[in-house]
Amino acid sequence: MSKLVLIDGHSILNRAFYGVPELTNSKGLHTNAVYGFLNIMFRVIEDEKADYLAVAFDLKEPTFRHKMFSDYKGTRKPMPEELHEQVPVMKEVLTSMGIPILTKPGFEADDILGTIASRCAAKGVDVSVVSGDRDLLQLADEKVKIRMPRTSRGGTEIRDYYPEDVKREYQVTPREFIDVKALMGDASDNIPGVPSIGEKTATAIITAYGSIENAWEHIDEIRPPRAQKALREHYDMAQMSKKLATICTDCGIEFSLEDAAIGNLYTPEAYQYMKDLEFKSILQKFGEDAISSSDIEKSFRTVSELAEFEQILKAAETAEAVGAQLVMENSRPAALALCTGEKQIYCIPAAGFITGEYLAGALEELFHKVSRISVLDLKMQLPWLKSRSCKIVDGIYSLDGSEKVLDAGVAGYLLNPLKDTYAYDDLARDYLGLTVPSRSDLLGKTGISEAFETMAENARICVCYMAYVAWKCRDVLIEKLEETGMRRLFFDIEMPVIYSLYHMEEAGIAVRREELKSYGEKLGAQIERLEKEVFEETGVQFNLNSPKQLGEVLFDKMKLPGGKKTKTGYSTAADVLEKLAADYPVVRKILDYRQVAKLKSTYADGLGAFIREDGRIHGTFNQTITATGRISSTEPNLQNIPVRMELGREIRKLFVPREGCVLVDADYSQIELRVLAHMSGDHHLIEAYQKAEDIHAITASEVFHVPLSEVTPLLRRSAKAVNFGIVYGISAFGLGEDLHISRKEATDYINRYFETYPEVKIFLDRLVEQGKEMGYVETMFGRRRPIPELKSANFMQRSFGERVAMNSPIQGTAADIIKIAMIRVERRLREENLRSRLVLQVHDELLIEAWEDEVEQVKTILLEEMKNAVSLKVGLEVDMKTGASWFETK
DNA sequence: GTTATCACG
DNA sequence: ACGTACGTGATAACA
Repeated sequence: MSKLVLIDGHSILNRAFYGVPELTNSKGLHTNAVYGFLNIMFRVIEDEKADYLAVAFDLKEPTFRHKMFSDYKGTRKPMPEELHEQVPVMKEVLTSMGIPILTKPGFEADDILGTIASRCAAKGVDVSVVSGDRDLLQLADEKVKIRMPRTSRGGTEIRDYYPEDVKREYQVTPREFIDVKALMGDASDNIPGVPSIGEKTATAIITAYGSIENAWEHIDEIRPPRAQKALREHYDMAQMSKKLATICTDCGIEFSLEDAAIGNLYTPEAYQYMKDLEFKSILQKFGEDAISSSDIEKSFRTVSELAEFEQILKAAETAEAVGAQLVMENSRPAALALCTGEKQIYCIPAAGFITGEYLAGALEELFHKVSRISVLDLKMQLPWLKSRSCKIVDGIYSLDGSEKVLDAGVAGYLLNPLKDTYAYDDLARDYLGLTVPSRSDLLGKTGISEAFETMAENARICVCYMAYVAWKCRDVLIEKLEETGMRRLFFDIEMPVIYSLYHMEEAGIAVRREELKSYGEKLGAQIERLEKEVFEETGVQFNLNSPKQLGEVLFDKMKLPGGKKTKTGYSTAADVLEKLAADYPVVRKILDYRQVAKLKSTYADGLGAFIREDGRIHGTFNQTITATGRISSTEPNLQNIPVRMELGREIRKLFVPREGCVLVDADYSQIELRVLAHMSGDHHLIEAYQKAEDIHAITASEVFHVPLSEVTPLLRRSAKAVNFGIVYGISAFGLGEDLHISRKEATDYINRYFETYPEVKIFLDRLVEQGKEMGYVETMFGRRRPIPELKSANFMQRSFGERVAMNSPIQGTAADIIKIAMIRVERRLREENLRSRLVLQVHDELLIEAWEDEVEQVKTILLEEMKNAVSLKVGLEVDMKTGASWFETK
């Protein structure tokens, strides 16, 4: 016998909301109701061994039953915001699991449940209706069980109601239950009922007479007299109430049982939701469901015979596509994993005749011979491939639109740049619907190289998965890139840029170790001096690095004005202290201390630890971190080396070229504003930028209606802030804060800007609109940024989404442009047989270590490739400088 | 592990 | 009435 479970969506969500303690994910989204709902749902499915499942929701409009009466007015309390924001999330989660959501305009969820329950019961299906609403009890029937979850301490208990259970508890049958309710009324449901008849009397009357109509027939017999009188006077009200209380069982909703068949609930999409919502316990269910991983592992083979390896290589050469993964141990290749088919997955450890170098060479040859090869984290593997020849690292396969090499992680990043990892297990879940053990499941915290010694078996399984997943994902990734219009972006920009990033990491940048050390010592002395002075002036010794202690000293002990700000205590951020610095000299010293302490810890000491034997810092450039398409830099971060303040800027004197070289620095001038001018197509702005030397000054001149020559520094500063505001996704509050002016004045500035450049406004509005409609925005080159926040019911999150919608296409397009420039600059350097190398990228800036005899050629290349990376409606301007240190190039 | 702060574009 | 500028990463404190 088949079994259908119907859930009353809002009712259960509501139950869960009040039953589960407050719960939010790390993004601040409330999640308790969704969590509770899912737990109840999973439990019911399991209990019932359900074959079919559907969830009914109310729509917002007044429903048919209520509209019959013109004086309809909602008396239900409005849903709290914390619950409201979970409703769309809940629906998305259900959709991701393939569970149908039933709604019908003009009807309540009750009516849908009633209709489907009676329809299916008539066809012989066993139905369970899950709701927290007692009104549903009228639907109970031999084939229809009503299940009401109750949260009691220690968990959720579910009470079941068949007709006899209703009778036992309420002394009436399910049908009679309607009449009881009609008589007693229900304020929350706007059922008026009969005045002065409550639950007791109503039940007594219906138990005796079975229905309101029959009670009317025997009106003279009704006791107590008070009830008789009430019913006489309000019989029409009772009849109307009955109509209101009766759940419709033929609302005409379209429903096919087959659509509600429970398939695989544990889909990749659902998995992602559970991860985003941070439901650890529910995620476990997904794991348990995936026993399939052991089947895959059966196909993993470890190869130790040279002859067999060579056979595999031979076969790989003619394979349609190859998945490959090379792993290292002590800077030598330790193992190679190859996948050439569903059952052809091999791990070849370096041992005996098969040396690490041999493995790397074999893989390199494969790169040359095969037509398609997919890997995970290509940049990581390039050092080993480079040992024999430079062809691969030069990126020959990724130029001219070749689609030979694919990095699955980078492809995954383009398809959803918001994730935090693109490891093989994530890709398997997202694109293959497979749940496979993650690296940490297999190896714990052990590094992969170490793992090859201590837990060889699992290490081999791990690398086999990498090769397998890279191979298996390839087609679906390309298909999705094609669908989303990002295929060219991927193969023409993202893949080639991997090589550029690798080259920069490999090149590194020379930093003067000794001078950096002395600089640090100099700062150390200053820190001691400032610390001593601050302690003297405050009269207390405390940890100056602790914002908590500092806040207490300043605001509690010394009673400085400027109270609380953060939830943990006082804010001691620079902008707060800056306001006090003029009146309290000690605050100035604290600010100085902060600056110096930062420079010492993060830069002097921090950077020093990264200088290698070769006197250079080889940082890491990450390609799959940012939401907008920018590159990020870690270990150390070479993209935030001080420049704005004089003292910090000194550090750049220690970033130097190698002997015989100079540094050539080229940066785009106001690239984001130029991108804005181009993308918005604003005629006036384009015209302004075409002639402009100083973009902020010309903005000031046009927005504030003064001749260019009369633009004061203050005016220019305001215009500059407005320009930033536009790029960040304008808000009057933010602009006001930045310029220390009122919100009203800020609004005025913004309005003036939009009056001057009306097409910019149209453009930004269109971006927000597109974001809301499509769920994402995109750059000139089609790079997408999903913006889930735009759907949020929470004002703050939604506003954030709107700013993101305005900013991402601009920041992202600028990121695309510099990536193109990097690739082309690199290619030119190699094509023209130069030894000069790109060493840093800082978002709109490229730094080249150029041999003295190549400087002019390098400058030409930088200028040409950066300016011509893309043709915009306004020219791209590049500022370039040469120097014996990074300091001198500014 | 999270929070506050501050360095950069 | 809400409570913000966009994108990052490193450090020290504190829980």
